[in-house]
Amino acid sequence: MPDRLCHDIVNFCTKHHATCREARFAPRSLIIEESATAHYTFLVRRGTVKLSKSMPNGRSQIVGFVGAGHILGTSSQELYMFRAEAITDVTVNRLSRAMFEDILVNAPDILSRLLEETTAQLVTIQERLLALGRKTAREKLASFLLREATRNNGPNIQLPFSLQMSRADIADYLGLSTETVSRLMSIFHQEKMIHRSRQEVRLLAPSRLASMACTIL
Amino acid sequence: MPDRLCHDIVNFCTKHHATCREARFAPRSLIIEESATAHYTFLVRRGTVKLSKSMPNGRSQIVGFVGAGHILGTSSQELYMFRAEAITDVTVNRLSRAMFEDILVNAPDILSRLLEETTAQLVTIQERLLALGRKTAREKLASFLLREATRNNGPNIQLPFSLQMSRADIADYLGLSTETVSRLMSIFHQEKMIHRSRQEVRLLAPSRLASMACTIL
DNA sequence: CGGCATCTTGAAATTAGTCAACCGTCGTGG
DNA sequence: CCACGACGGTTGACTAATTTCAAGATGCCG
Repeated sequence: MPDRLCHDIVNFCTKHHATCREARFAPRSLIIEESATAHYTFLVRRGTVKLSKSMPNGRSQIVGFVGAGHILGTSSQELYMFRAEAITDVTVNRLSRAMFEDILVNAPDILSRLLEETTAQLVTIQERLLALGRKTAREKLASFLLREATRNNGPNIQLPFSLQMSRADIADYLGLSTETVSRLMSIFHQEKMIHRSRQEVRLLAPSRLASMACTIL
Repeated sequence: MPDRLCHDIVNFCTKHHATCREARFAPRSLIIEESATAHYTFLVRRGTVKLSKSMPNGRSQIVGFVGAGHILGTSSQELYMFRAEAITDVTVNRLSRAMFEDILVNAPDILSRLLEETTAQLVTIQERLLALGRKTAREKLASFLLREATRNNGPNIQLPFSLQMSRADIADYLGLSTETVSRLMSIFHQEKMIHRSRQEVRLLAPSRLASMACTIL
C-alpha cells in the first residue's frame, strides 16, 4: 500500500477533529480546474487522476498520471497551476490548504515524508523532460509502454494489462499527435513487439522495447 | 539575496562543528557526474550551474540552469540522476548526504523551507514540460528569451543582457538543434523583435514576444 | 440496429533536423 | 606582430520525422 502517507494525514485530521471530507469522482469528471483559486489540498486514495496543463489554442500537455497516495495542491501558489481529471473512478480526501499547512507544522514526520515524496517526483519529472525534449516518437512510446506495464503488473512485465487512458491522452502525455501514437502501436504490433487490442496491451519483446526506449529502466 | 536557505544551512553546520567545505569551480568544470555515487549535497552560493541528463547516443537535455540558493543532490537515490557543470565561476558548499539528512531532522525550519523550495521547482518544471511537449520552436525560444530577460534585469525587461550560455546549451535546454536556435535568433532579429550581437541580447518588442510565447508570464 | 466516440490508415504538408560550408573572433605560437 | 587554427555561430540546401487533413473502420451504448 503506497498511500501510507495519505492514510496518516487523514488519521491526523480525525484525531484532531479536523474536517477531511471524502469525495468521489466518476471517470471524466473534473477535480481541479487550471487557474482556479487553490482552496484545497487533495489526497488521492483510489483510482487514477490525469494532471494536465493547456495552452490558449487548445494544445495540452499531460503532466502526469497519478494514483493512490498522490497529493495534489501542495504548492503555496494562490492558484492551481494544472488541471486534474479522473480517468477511472476516483476517491479523494479533501482538506483546506490552511489545515494542510497546519499539519505540516505540527507533524514533522509527515513533513519529512512529503519532502521525500516531492523530491522523488522531481526526479521522475526530470526523466520526462529528457523524454519530451530529446526522444523520438518511437522511443517515447516504447518507454511509456514499459512504464505502464510495470506500473500495472510489477515485475511480471509480460502479462497483458489494460491502458486506462485513451490514445489522445497518451499523445498528450508524450507530446505527440493521436495519429502518431496509433500508427506506432500498429507498427509495434506488426513488428511483434506488442500484442494490441483496443485497451489491452501485452509486451511480447520487452527487451527489444527497452533497447529502443534508450533508458536504463 | 535569494540564498537565505543555503546561508542558514551553512550556519547550522558551523554552529554544530560539522564540515561544510567551500569549493570553487571554473566555467566548464564538472561539479557532479551523472550516475556517480551521491556522496554529497551541494549548496550553490555564487554563479550559474547547468544541470543536464544525457542519452546513450550523445543527445542531451538540460534540465535547468540554476543559480545561488539552489541545492543539488537532495534525492534519496543512491546515484546522482543528472550532471552538473559550472557555466560561470561557481562557488558551492559541500556537505555529506548523511549530514544533510541530519540537519533536516534537527532543523524543522530548514526542512519546511526546503519543501517549499522543492515544490516551487516542481511547478516550474511542469511549465517546462508543457513547453517541451507542445510548443513550437519559435514559441520555445520566445519564452526562453523572456525568462532570461527577467532573470537578468528583473522588471526592466527591455534592458540589454548577456546570455551566459552557448547556442548549443540553449538548444539542449529547449529540445532543439543549435542550427534552429541560431536561425530563429536571426529571424527574430530581422523581425525587429530583438537586437542581437554574439552574447548580448536586447528585447525590442517584449509584448510581441510574449504573445508569441503563448504563456501568461 | 443506429449513432457517436475512438481508433486506424493514407496522402499531403510542414516543421525541424542533418549535413556541409562559411564567417568571425580569439588565443597561441612562430 | 602576424598567421594559423580552433571554436562557436550563422546560413543554405536537402532530408527525415511528425503533424495535419481527410476518410474509413471498429466498437460501444442506448
